[in-house]
Amino acid sequence: MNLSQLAKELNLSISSVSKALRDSHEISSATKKMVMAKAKELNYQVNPFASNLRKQKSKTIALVVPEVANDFFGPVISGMESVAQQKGYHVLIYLTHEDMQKEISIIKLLQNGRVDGIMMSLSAQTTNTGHLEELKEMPLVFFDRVADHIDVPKITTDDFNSGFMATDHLIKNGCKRIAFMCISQNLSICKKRMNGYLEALKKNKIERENSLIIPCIGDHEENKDSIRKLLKRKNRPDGIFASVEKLAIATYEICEELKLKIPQDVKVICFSNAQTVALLNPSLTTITQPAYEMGEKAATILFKLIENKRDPFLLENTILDSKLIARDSTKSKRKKNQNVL
Amino acid sequence: MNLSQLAKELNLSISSVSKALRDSHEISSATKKMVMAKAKELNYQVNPFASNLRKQKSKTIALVVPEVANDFFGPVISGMESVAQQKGYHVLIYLTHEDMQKEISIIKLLQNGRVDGIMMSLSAQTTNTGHLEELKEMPLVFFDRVADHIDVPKITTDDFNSGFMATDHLIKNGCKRIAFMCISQNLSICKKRMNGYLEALKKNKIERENSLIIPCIGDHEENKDSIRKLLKRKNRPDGIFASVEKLAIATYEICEELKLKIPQDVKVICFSNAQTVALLNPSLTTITQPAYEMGEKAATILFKLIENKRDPFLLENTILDSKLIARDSTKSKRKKNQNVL
DNA sequence: GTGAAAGCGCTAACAC
DNA sequence: GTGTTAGCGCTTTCAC
Repeated sequence: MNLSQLAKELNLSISSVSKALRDSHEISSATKKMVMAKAKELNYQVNPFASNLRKQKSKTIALVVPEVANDFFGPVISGMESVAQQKGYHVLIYLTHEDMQKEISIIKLLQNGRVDGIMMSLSAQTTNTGHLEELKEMPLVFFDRVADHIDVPKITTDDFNSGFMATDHLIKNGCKRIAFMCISQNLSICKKRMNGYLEALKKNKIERENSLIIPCIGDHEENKDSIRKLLKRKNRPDGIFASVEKLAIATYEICEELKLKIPQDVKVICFSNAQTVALLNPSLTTITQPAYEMGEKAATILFKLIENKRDPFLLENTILDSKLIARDSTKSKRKKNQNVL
Repeated sequence: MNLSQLAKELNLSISSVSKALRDSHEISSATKKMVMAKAKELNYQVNPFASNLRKQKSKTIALVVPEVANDFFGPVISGMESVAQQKGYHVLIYLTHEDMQKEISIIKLLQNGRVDGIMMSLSAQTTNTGHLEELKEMPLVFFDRVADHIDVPKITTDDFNSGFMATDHLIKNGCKRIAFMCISQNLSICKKRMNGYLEALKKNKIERENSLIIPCIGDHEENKDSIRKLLKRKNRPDGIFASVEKLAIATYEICEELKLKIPQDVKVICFSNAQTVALLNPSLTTITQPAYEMGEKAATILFKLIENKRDPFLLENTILDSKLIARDSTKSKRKKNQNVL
């Protein structure tokens, strides 16, 4: 069923039908009604490709993320999709699996007009952003894992401050030697969290110790190895600040293996959005990001960008607040635990 | 940059260039080489809409899921996307948010040729599948939450057997009064799990008690209310079989609130793919589905269906095995715990 | 081996 | 208020 058949059924011209369907003011309301009714009856739907081709836009956006089997990106996607659905946009999803080459080829794929805009979070292995700088005309929004030097809207949480808060919380609960574990050397988000960590050490007059900054960029077993080595050192840390949930899980596993007690022997804090953290043994102190809201916000800004590329106001970064939720994994002996700091 | 500009640059006709780019045997290898080189140089990419319009297919599939903030659908998506990427397909993602009306309008949206096929898992509130039965010509694959009576390929785990195993495991560990909690009255997956539960009761000569079959179809707080009421009964159950993770979490929360000990007072088993279940307090006995593989399988079958609609062999259902992983939440006093049943 | 031309289904400028 | 028509960029049949 296409326009021409529909027009024939109605004894109207194709263009009149087309206009009627799009509620053009050129068409009398009587014919509009007629056309709408017939279209419904015959279950007519516009052909998106013909329409996209003609209009040179697609009503489709791309979402490019490192992975989705994860408690952060899940709600982000949910937030984005809600906004897109409401705006009548379609969402194409692409996973980089943390691989820069995949990221590059996905971005290449998106340069032919298939989408009107892109929302993305960088892969942990992306060392070089030439592929993104080439996206000159394409509306682009970064969220969470951003490329700082690319001048597009960015939706993040305050990672420096979160890093600071987390570290300060460990120190306040008695930690003297705190390890920082991150999943990438490249991501600005990791650098910022680390800078917050370093700043908190400095403020508390604790000397930085490079051997306590542990890159965990491998698979789960490799990361566990790194953590095992760390916790077997004579001079092992008494606090661990993990930048992602899977590293906290690995830490719990190694502590069990080495018979180290959390929080007595080691305290643990971690970025996480998992629902189960409060039920862990012991319950895990977390910094929780407003994932759903980040998704909503990123999509909202992207649509503004698509609809009005020239609004310089849009280029301002959006920084949302994360929450530190203190639980048992960082509890000190002397001090009663607070619930939300 | 389009075909006609590229052709001009090369002093060739549009059609020759088009053929050369698609490696047609009509074109000499010399010109092919030339064309390819120039296309690369000028970064030519085919316009997908023109191409789709002309070829009447889209190289795009739709994924329709209830939600994504969840440890099951995350890996499923990951599996699907891997296969799609490899086959050069694009994936549109749509969330029904468990709402039948949304599901219906999404499915309507997909009937205009935008996608070549659909993979879907039903919303919990879908009571009626007319919208899906209308998809006559559209390749369709169900996974996990399937509509039994619609004759398309289905990828599931053995839900009856899983329900049986879970219940039998509770009984073997000493439970006499087992509650079954599910998220929907409509989903066949819930019915099958329940039938497995009932069969295990029967086999063990335990009488069915309808007041122990608890629909948990509300939000988290409503579900907690139902569970609270259940566990406050004089004659409270000594075992709980939850069909999704969030219900087990709710159960843990209520047990803590009511000072009931797991597994001493109540044993808990649950379907879950979360990474954290082993670290819960106590560690949670789960039935774990092969989520990533289900995604891969569903996508693989959908592509076969798209490429060859007439292969009756494809209509066979695929049933993958779930694993029962026994942990502390179902441990009996007398009996040493097994690890994988 | 190469090119001309029709047409996928739609939109929008223009004519009446 | 309605109709005619020229493309959007591509693929493919057919002619040479």
